[in-house]
Amino acid sequence: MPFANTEIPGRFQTLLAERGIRMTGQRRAILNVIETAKKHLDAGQILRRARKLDASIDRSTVYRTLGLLKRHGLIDELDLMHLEGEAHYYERKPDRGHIHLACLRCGKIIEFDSDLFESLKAQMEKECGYRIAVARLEVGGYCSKCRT
Amino acid sequence: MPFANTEIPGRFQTLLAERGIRMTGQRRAILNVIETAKKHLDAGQILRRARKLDASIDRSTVYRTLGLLKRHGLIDELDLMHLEGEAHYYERKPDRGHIHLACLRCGKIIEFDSDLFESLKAQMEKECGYRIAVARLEVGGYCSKCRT
DNA sequence: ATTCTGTTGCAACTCTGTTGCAACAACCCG
DNA sequence: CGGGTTGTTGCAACAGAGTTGCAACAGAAT
Ligand SMILES: [Mn+2]
Ligand SMILES: [Mn+2]
Ligand SMILES: [Zn+2]
Ligand SMILES: [Zn+2]
Repeated sequence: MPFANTEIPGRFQTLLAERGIRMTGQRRAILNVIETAKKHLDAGQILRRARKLDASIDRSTVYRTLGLLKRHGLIDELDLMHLEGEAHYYERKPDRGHIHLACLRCGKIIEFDSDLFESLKAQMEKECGYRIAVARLEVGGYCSKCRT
Repeated sequence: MPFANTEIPGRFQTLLAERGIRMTGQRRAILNVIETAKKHLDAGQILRRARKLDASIDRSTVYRTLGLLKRHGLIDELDLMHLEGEAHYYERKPDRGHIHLACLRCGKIIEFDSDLFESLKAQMEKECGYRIAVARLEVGGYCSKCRT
């Protein structure tokens, strides 16, 4: 997310419409916040940003919409090692899964792509007989600047 | 954990003593619960079991002890896809990291070891310049019995 | 035994997320 | 375009997980 400006804005709306999901002003606001985010946001941050577009939006609507997007596989939910508090973070589900590394000292998050990760997912499906819906690899460590 | 009976009981106590950590009755009870657990436990379950050994233990002591063990790298914290509620789960940190697959329908958790996973961690350390302290790979999907 | 210091129980609290319900607004159909 | 159906919303109350300040307490070392 701190990357990928390759997203068509309104993508979520299209995908949800295709599946016959009713579109509302509140949902448009929330989708827009998530689609245009340049970093990982938690539910509280999404709420605050969405309220700038539609001041009446309630917390419960944000959670319900996040639930909807999760069920439809359009977003991923992350812990990011719960570096501050217990909130979960959200991001558009990328075409290709990526890994999150969090620095336990400075909090920097970096994202990482790897063919090895793709192979590993394939191996799990094959050897465990699971059909994978979501795979989260999150790493805590110390970035080059923070190593003691 | 649903496996690994290869642990020396009292291992945690030794490791903490070596690091000059004060040992108390409450801690002994909690460590004992975690060391002998045959499945992943959340803080509430750990509390209930620990109270059978020392009835006066408080919730906050469990959380403080879990924090201690996490800081010392003796346990891992897991989401297990938050299949029921928002609690986190705990297990002894194994010598070799393993992957958790959760079935989104029946809740079955399976654990999986892979050389690919070890290589991937090595690759991340090398390419990202992070020193990895903890790596969590958690997968949600559908087990062979639950596939539609 | 005494002292020092880290630990505990308690109670109150914060924060994240959920739910029942009545009012409301999309969307479909004619 | 209305008008009805049904999914969605705000609200307010709730539930659950985890945290904190503090006074009493208990390890460990002398
Ligand atoms: Mn979590
Ligand atoms: Mn495990
Ligand atoms: Zn750092
Ligand atoms: Zn299953």
